[in-house]
Amino acid sequence: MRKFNMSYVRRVGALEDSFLGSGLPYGTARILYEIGLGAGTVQELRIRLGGLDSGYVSRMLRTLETKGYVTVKPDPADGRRRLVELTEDGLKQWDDLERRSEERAHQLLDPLTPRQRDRLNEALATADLLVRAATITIEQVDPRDPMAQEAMGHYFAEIGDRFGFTVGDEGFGDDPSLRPPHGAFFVAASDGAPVACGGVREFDGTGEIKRMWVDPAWRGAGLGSRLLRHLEAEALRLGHTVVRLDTRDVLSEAIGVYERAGYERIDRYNDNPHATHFFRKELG
Amino acid sequence: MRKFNMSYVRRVGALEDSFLGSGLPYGTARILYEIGLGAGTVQELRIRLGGLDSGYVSRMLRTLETKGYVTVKPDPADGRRRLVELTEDGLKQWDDLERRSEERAHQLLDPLTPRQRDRLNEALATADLLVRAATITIEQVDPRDPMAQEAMGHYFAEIGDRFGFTVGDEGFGDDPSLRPPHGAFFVAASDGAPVACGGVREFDGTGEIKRMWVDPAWRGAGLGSRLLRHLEAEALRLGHTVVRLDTRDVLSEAIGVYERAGYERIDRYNDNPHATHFFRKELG
DNA sequence: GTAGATATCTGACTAAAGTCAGATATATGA
DNA sequence: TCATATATCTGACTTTAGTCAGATATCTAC
Repeated sequence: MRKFNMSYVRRVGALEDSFLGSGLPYGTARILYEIGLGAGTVQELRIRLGGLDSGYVSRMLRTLETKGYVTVKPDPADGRRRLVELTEDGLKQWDDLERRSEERAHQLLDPLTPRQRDRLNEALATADLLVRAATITIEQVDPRDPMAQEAMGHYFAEIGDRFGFTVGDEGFGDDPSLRPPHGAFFVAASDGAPVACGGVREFDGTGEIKRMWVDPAWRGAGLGSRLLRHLEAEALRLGHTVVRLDTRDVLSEAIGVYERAGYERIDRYNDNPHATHFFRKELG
Repeated sequence: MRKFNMSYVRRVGALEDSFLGSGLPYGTARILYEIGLGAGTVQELRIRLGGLDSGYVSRMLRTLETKGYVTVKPDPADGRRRLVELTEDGLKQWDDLERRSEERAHQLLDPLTPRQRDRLNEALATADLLVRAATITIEQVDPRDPMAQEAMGHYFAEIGDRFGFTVGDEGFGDDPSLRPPHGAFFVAASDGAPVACGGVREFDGTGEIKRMWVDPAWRGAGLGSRLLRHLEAEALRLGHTVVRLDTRDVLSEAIGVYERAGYERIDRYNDNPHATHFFRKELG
C-alpha cells in the first residue's frame, strides 16, 4: 500500500494540478470544488475539507465572494451559521475545473489499451471500496441522534414496517432500552453518512440485538460482521453472556451474517409478530 | 479514476502526514526519504523528486546537513557533482519515518479481514502496474546516449551476444545507421530507468527494425506493441513503406508481438548468423 | 588553451498555507 | 434574564514551498 502511494502520487498527483490553471490557488479551488459538490453551511464545508481552520476558510470564502463565484448569506434556521452557494459564474468555474480534470485523466490513460483501461478502473473501484470500508467508523450514539434516526429510517423502510414508530413521535420509536445504562446504540458512518446501525438491550434476563441494518451498497463487505462483533462486545460489557435476536426472512443477508458469526437457531422467544427467525449465541 | 483520487486522497492522504511528526517539513522529509532509498548525486535526487529547483534542493540539503542527517561531498568522477548520503543519525531518522508510515498503514487496514487486505493489495498492485505503464514515455535518443547504452546492454546480455559490441569500443556498437538522417533509436523509460528500446534503420532499400528489447518485468503489458507502433511510424517518416526485422527464437515474447502486429514470416534476407526468424510488414 | 556547457550554491524574493487570539453576533439552557 | 456555548469573521503572524538571477567551480569539445 505504501509503495502504491509513493508511486501513484508521483504520477497521478499531478491530476490535482489541474485545480491550478484556473487562476485560483489550490486551497481556494478545493473549496470552490467542494461547494459545487453540494452547497451548505460554512461548517459543513470545513468538516468535509477535513477540519480546516475557521479563519482560513472564512478568508478564502471572502476571496471567492469578491470574485463573484459564491454567495454567502445567513442561515434562516440559525443566524450564527452562514450558507454558501455557487453563483452562475462560480458554476462556470466549477465546470471548468471538472472539464480540465477529466481531460487530464483521459490524457494520462491514453497510452493504455481499452482492456487495460477497464482493468485499471476495476482495480481502482475495488481499492476504493475496500479503503472506504476500512475507514468506516463505528460510534455509540443516542438513538435519538439524527444519524441514528436516519439509519433506523432506512431499517424500518426496508423491512416495510410502517409501525416502527409510534404515531405522534417525531422520530422512530425512541426505545429507552437502547440507551445506557442497560442498552446502547451504534451507528457506522462513512463520509458522515450512516451506512449501518444496530443496538443492544436487555430482554428477559439476556442481551438482545435489535435494529441491525447495513446499507445494501455495503453488504458483502464484512461490515455486518464487524458491527455484530461490536454489539456482542457491548453486550458482554453490559454483563450478558448470552445474546438473542430475532429477524425476518426478508433480511436474507443478515441471516447469513448471524450464521457465520456462530449464532444458532432457536425457537421463538418473544411475541414479535413480524419475526420469522430466532437466534442465540453464547459470548465470552 | 478521478472519483478514486478524491476519495483515496481524503482517506489515505494522511499517510503522508506521517512524514510530519518527524520535526521536518514535508519537503525536507521527502528528500531525506529519497536519499535513504538510494544515495547518489544531487542531480539524481532532483530528478527522482520530479524536477525540483536546484536552489530549493540545495537549501534543503544544507538544512539536513546542519542537522547531521546527511553528508555531502564532491563526486570523484566529476568535481561539479556532489554525492549525498545519510549519516548514522540520518539513517535513524529514516527508519523512524519508515516505521511511522508502516504503522499508520497497518492501523488503517486493521478493520479489514485478511481476505479483504489481500484483495486490496492485489487491486493496488494492478493499479500501480497500469499507471506505471501509462506513464512510460518513449523518446528518441542518440544510440550513444547513456540510457540507450544501458538498454542495449540488457538487450545484448539477454540474447547472449557477447559480440554485440566491437572490442575497443567504450559501449555497444555505435551503429551510425541507427542515427539520423536515415535511422533513429528510441528508449522507453519509467522513473528514469530504461524499460524498453528499439531502433529503425535503412537496409537494402527498406526499413529495418533493430535491437528491440522490453524489460522482462514489463512484458505482457502492451509495451512491446506500443514501441513497435512507434518504430513503424518512424520508418514511415523516413520514407519506407516496408519494414523487415530478424529475431531469434530465444525472444519468444517478441515473436508473439510481431505476429500480433501483423508481421508475416519471410525467408532469410540477411546473413546475421544468430537470427532464426525473419519478418516483414507493409506500412501505411 | 579557450569558449561554452554543466552542477551546485547563495541571496533575494513571492505566494500559498496555516495558526492563533480575540471580536461579534446569535442561540441555548437554567 | 443571564451565563455560556457556538459559528463566523478579522487581524497579525509564521512557516513552507517554490522561483529567479547570478556566482563559482568544474568539465568537454574544438
